[in-house]
Amino acid sequence: MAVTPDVVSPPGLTTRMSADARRAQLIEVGWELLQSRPIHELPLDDVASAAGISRTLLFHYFPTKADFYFAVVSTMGKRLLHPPRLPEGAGAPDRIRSLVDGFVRLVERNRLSYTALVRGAGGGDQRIVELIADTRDALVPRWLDAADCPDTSPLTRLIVRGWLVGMEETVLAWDPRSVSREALVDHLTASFLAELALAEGRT
Amino acid sequence: MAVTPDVVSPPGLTTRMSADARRAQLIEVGWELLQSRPIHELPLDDVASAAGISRTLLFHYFPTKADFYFAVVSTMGKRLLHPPRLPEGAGAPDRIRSLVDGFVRLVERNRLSYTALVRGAGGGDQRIVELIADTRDALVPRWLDAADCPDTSPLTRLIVRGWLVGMEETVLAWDPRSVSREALVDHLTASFLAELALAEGRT
DNA sequence: CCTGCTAATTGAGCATCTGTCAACAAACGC
DNA sequence: GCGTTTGTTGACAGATGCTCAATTAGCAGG
Repeated sequence: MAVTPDVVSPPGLTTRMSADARRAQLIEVGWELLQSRPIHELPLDDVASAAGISRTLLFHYFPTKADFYFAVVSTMGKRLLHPPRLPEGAGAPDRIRSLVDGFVRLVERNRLSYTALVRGAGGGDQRIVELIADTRDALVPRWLDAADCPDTSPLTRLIVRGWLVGMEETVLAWDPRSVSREALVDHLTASFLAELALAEGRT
Repeated sequence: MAVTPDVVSPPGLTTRMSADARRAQLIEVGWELLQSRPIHELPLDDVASAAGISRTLLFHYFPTKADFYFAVVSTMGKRLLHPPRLPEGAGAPDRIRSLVDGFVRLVERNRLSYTALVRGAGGGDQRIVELIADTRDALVPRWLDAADCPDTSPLTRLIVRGWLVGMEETVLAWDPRSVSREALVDHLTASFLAELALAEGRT
């Protein structure tokens, strides 16, 4: 009969939140769910019901699903990859070793989150692919600084970029039962220094 | 009126093909379309109409969209990455250099296809992620053989795996205007040999 | 305390896309 | 020719991204 929707939602169950708090909550809930399944297997209905709201409200805060996904990945990426501070006093090898060690520990503690962020990331989404590329680009000068090589050739920067991706793969594929963490960190440190010397010497 | 669907398809326009030919054609068409857009932006309607058939027929050959996607990626992956044959007579450095050079040329000629296959690949699809992982695993012993290192430690295999992924990233990010191909190939070759020596020496 | 405005929230509906089902028709054997 | 096999199809059902008008909770001012 009624063309107008007759709302029957129990009055006490709807909890009203501020816009910022709601946004933060939704990102949190999305992040929670995204660790166990990739984005294209996560209907927004699930996000909404997990957050205790209607799907429409989700669209109120994030105009499209891609926007929501980007917000989640971007936020959590910043939270996970907060810039590591370099140990000042030590020599270049120690600083590199510290960076390697930090990354290995990061992956050890947040393996699931990290893979969800980097591996499942994108799913073809252009913005997220760019986000990851930018993040990697920003990492290169940081490592070069740590190695006392502020000015470098394009080849060196290219090689370091590839090396970083290789390291990521190595650490993610690493099985602590067959290789100790110390051996891994030692080798990666030596590898980076050797790679850098090779690239710079060739310039 | 008629509950039974009254077919009005023009009799002459439906071209009937053998099952194998149809499968091959569909994979070909899908591959064509997948180079310009990721899988989740490609409706099966488009594939069907591009192939000149109804969407239903596509489901007859591939029970689900994921199956179709896997078939495309798997087929084209085999076609693109047909195992490179090693030059027999030369020494280890020459063989490695040949492998590196082959990969660089492969990417130069098929950059778009390669990125579509490896980068867009997955999109979260479990089977495709595993397919790529398996392909990389299979590559490691091939490169180790070329370097005359058939028996190696777990650390070495792990490092080589990471190095291969790093090389892929390097070549994909490579800009020929700032780094010549010869310099790239030279460096990657030297890098692999240095990395291998480092890993083996440490064992 | 009430009134009215702002903004958070929602149900209903639309469009698109995946996957199903029964029916039709083109080739092939007898 | 006739029946069987199977390539092929239109129509329908279910799920999901997204839109819109309506409803209501909170808050400021009288």
